[in-house]
Amino acid sequence: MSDTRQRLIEAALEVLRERGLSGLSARTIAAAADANQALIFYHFKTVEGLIEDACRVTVDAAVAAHRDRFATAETLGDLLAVGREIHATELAAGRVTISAQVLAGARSSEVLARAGKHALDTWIAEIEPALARVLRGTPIAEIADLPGLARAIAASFIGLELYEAVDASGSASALDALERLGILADVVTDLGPVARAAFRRRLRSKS
Amino acid sequence: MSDTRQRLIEAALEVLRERGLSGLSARTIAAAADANQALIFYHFKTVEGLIEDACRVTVDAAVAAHRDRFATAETLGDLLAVGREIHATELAAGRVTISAQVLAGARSSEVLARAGKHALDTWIAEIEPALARVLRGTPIAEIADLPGLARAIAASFIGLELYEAVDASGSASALDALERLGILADVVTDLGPVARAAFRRRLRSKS
DNA sequence: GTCTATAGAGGGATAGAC
DNA sequence: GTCTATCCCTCTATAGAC
Repeated sequence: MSDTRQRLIEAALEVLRERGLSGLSARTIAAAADANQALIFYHFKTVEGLIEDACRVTVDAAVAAHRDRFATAETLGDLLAVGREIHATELAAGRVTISAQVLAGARSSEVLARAGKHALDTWIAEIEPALARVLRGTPIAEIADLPGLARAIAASFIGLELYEAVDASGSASALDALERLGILADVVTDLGPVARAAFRRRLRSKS
Repeated sequence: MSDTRQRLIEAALEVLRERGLSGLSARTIAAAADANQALIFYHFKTVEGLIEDACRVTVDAAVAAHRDRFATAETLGDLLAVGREIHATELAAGRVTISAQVLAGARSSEVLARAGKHALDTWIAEIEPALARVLRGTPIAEIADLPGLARAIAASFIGLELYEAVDASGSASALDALERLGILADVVTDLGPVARAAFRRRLRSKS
């Protein structure tokens, strides 16, 4: 992979992070990469082609980098801690912003829709088995729809990222609240046999 | 309020819904409103000014229209049913899309950031007291951070909307999963005294 | 692979007639 | 309030020299 190509990808991500999709153009990317504008079209055919490639590269690399951490989680408490850690890393690196911006552009571009779907699908493919593993044998696994839950979690982080951009303190308190709710789920997975039986009975009568 | 002004607002919302933020311009709005382009600047000074006004008007109207339904919810189960209903209405009307697009534009425009924040704040102001009312006296209220939880819910719906645009069936399964998780929360709020005491003890030892 | 130059479309915004 | 006409800018993308 040529050096310029790599620099253009990094520049595209940088602009997307800092100025959003509407601040992104062949000109702004080329300026950030300190490269000639025409090279974008030489290397990627179109600006959207560059965004798609850049999005794919970062998401794949980010998920691969966290794969080992996901695998260490054995309980729901572990997984919540891992999730918190990964979220902090990804947010600080601005990679959630990139996914959010690409997803927002999905309405006007099939290419961006494909890239945004790939980003979410890639994360979901990690979250879902981890969730299944830590919930196996708990009362939550009996009622929860795990594939759907993994999807809800991935999508929610995108929403929280957009919220963060307009209200950082509100977004922080939302994350704290989810963390505390995780403690509650942890309690349910960890009930003693008597309480657990009562819980199960209630659950059956409801669903 | 002049007729043209009103038509421009509706046209702006229509374009935002159907073509997203990047498909929005003075020209596309004017075409959709069947009005002269220059009138946008006469009535709203700038295109962003129009978007801000349009966003404010819809969000305020939508929240006001649902206020009575929120007030009817007395239990968590009620509130979940109301939430599901409101979400379906808002999604079908395309109003969640509008908020999502405006929020995505927040990174490149202070005006859009203000409008997006207003949209979320307005919804949160309805969700938070309703949540507090239905959870009063339940074990969940002891552990949950209600203001943060209300914020997390509002933000998550934005994320789910963006997900919906790229994967409708995935998004549907995510919503189903959250609904099922709501049943679980409902069970916790509704435990008998013995199970409840056991649950409380567990909760204290964790937090 | 990299550059300059430019075509050609579309963007925001304004001046000024009516 | 509404219209036409227009300025000037930025955009994607390509042609063609090096």
